[in-house]
Amino acid sequence: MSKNELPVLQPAACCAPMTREPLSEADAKSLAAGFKALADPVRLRLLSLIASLAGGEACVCDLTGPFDVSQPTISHHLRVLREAGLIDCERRGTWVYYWVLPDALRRLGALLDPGPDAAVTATAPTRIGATA
Amino acid sequence: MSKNELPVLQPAACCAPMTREPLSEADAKSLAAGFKALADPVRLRLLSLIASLAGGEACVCDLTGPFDVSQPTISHHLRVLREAGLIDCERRGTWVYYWVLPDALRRLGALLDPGPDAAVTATAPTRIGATA
DNA sequence: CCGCTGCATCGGCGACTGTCAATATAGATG
DNA sequence: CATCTATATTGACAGTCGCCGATGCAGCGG
Repeated sequence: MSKNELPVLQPAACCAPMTREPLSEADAKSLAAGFKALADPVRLRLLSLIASLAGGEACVCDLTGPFDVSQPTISHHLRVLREAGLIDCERRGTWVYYWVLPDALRRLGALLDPGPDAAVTATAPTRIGATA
Repeated sequence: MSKNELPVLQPAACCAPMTREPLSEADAKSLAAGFKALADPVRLRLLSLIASLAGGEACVCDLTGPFDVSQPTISHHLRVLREAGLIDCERRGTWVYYWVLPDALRRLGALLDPGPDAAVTATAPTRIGATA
């Protein structure tokens, strides 16, 4: 969070599973930013906690409890998730509520789909035994 | 690659979309390691390049060309992907071939599935207009 | 108007990451 | 064995990340 301030809300990068055709350099950069936001245990738990709460939203005060980190750190992680376009928030009086943006999750998840060709490249292409 | 040497090949962490119930601390840690391996443009392109080649595998010599980084850097990224359980490799004579492990990709992708409840928590829970 | 509470921002610190040049290793070939 | 090619490892450096304490700011209640 020192130089990479730009909102990572790029268009969409792409949609087809990346196992179909090589990613462009630009798409890879945009998508990597999305995965980077997911690449932290606290953020992952925050995301799942917000999504699984009734109503699909959570007050920050509900999110600081379950974690061993300080409130500024939670606020920081929420900011990262928000700048990655994975969540959004709104102030309601004293409290601020966060919710997940499912489309962003879906977009990243769809990219990881290896397709129905599970048997072809299952473990090893044409190899005989196991490897390293 | 200085202290985090342990192979991130944890069991499986979990399977259900993380939007259903809060992730445990251990699951979040394991899964974050997986996403961390995806959180780099070069690794993302490597992965998609390997997967999209005929036969689903690629020689390292096929992978160093399309990138602006040095050969040791490619080798480093391949190692990260391999230690994250996303790819595997085998030496065949002079060359080393890599291929994607689709189950690992599927596991991470399935986690991001926000479920069929696309309408319920589509954009905002019960809000009126847009926000920040 | 004043203090209180909920949340965000700032500044700094230690740890980790991506990168390269240099070097090491493995297999092929002469 | 000498040597060449393909790939991995090492060591170093700059940049980034996650974390905290301190501080700022916005609503609410007296």
